[in-house]
Amino acid sequence: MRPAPRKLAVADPQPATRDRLVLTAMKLFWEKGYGSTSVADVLREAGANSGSLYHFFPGKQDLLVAVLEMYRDGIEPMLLAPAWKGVADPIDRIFALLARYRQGIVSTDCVYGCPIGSLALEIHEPDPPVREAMAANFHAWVAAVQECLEAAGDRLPAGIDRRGLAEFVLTTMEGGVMQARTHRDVAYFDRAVAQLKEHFVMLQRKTRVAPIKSNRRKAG
Amino acid sequence: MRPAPRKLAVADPQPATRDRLVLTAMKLFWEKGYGSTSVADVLREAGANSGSLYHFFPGKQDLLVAVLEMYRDGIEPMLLAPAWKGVADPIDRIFALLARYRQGIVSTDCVYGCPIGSLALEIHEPDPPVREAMAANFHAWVAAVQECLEAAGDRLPAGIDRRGLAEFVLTTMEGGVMQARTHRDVAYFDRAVAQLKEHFVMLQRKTRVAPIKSNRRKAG
DNA sequence: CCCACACTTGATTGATCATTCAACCAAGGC
DNA sequence: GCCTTGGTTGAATGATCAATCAAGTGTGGG
Repeated sequence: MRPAPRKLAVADPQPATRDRLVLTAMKLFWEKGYGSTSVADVLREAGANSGSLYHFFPGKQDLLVAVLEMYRDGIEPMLLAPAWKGVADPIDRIFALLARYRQGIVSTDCVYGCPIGSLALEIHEPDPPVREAMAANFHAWVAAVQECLEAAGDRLPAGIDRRGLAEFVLTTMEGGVMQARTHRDVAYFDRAVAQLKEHFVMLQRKTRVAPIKSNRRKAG
Repeated sequence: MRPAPRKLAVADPQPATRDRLVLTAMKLFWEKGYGSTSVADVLREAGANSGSLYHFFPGKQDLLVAVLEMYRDGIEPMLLAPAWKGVADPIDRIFALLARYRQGIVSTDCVYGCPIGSLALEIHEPDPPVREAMAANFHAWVAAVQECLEAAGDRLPAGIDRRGLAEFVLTTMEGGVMQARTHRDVAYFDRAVAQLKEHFVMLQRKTRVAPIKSNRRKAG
């Protein structure tokens, strides 16, 4: 399924051509989108020739699939690991993950878009492998969040739909990013996350069996 | 600000060229995206010549702005009015609106994308007028939902951030649509809406000062 | 030494892109 | 009758697009 391992050669001075192409494409697809990135753009920035690209990939869409696979493989080491460094509590981890996206938004002056989400909405007629690769990314992301929810154990109501809730975290992230980007204002993301936070607070409160004195704090 | 009214001529046999162009562009941008729709596509489908298009619009982006303005003007009559026909309760109206999007998803075999959301993520370097027109669409949508929330009065907690909650409804819709589309499965949208429903149920429960017998109806 | 194979080179193809333009048409005002 | 104005026509332009391909290069195996 995956391409054969890179021979048994010692580490090249610079990354092998195939990797440079994928890395460059990843960057450009994120910055300019898939459709607005020409093969020539990738070639120039990667310092390669068209023949090399078409030696490794049958076409542009296959390059995209490779990019999506690299994203998927990077979720754990590049996204979750740094976001969760020093954060043990499973529910805190969820909001630490969202905080990570917040960083992305502010550090790009609110132009940030989730690379997967943007591609998912940009590409209207994806090859099946492309669509599956995007779905695999969402699935891996959601699965990680779902593990947090499982780890939260009985702090959440017993019969709750943990898969649905994990997807809802993704929903919040994607919707919040979209609005922050469109309005060029992080506050839209922050308000979405605040709503999700409130959702979690209420869910955790709900686990109490007996009605307790309503300990209401200001919301917002 | 808006283009001058269509002369004082009697109704043309077919819509005036400008309108045909905008309508066709609206359809094609939605079906194939902005970048993948060529000016020639619009021309062919609208039955017009390039000179006509460039007589009315300086360029493709300006055509897009006209499309976005038409969406914005259509939110009330084309989206809200039919969705809310026969639905009086303000909170029910919110879920009636979401049900409308659900229709869109199933009737397009889960290829549906919110036209505004898709454009918002597809276009990476929009002219300022384009970005503003997209933001105006989101704003009008959120404002309508927010009115429902205001109308819900004290059924929601007093100090609640109604604007944030209205935006959260949009967040849920956009995130749910994105996932349903990517996985080609409405269930992702349904689960997102179910989570939002639960959020509203908990919010409403929260307003009760004293614990009352919970008159719970099934959510979904 | 030579072959086979993996990879590279870069010019080239033909399609398609957004946009331009000069010529043209029809109706209203004078 | 003529001019202006608003709209139309469609060929032409030059850029850029994804993809191709024949000719190369370097390396490792025999």
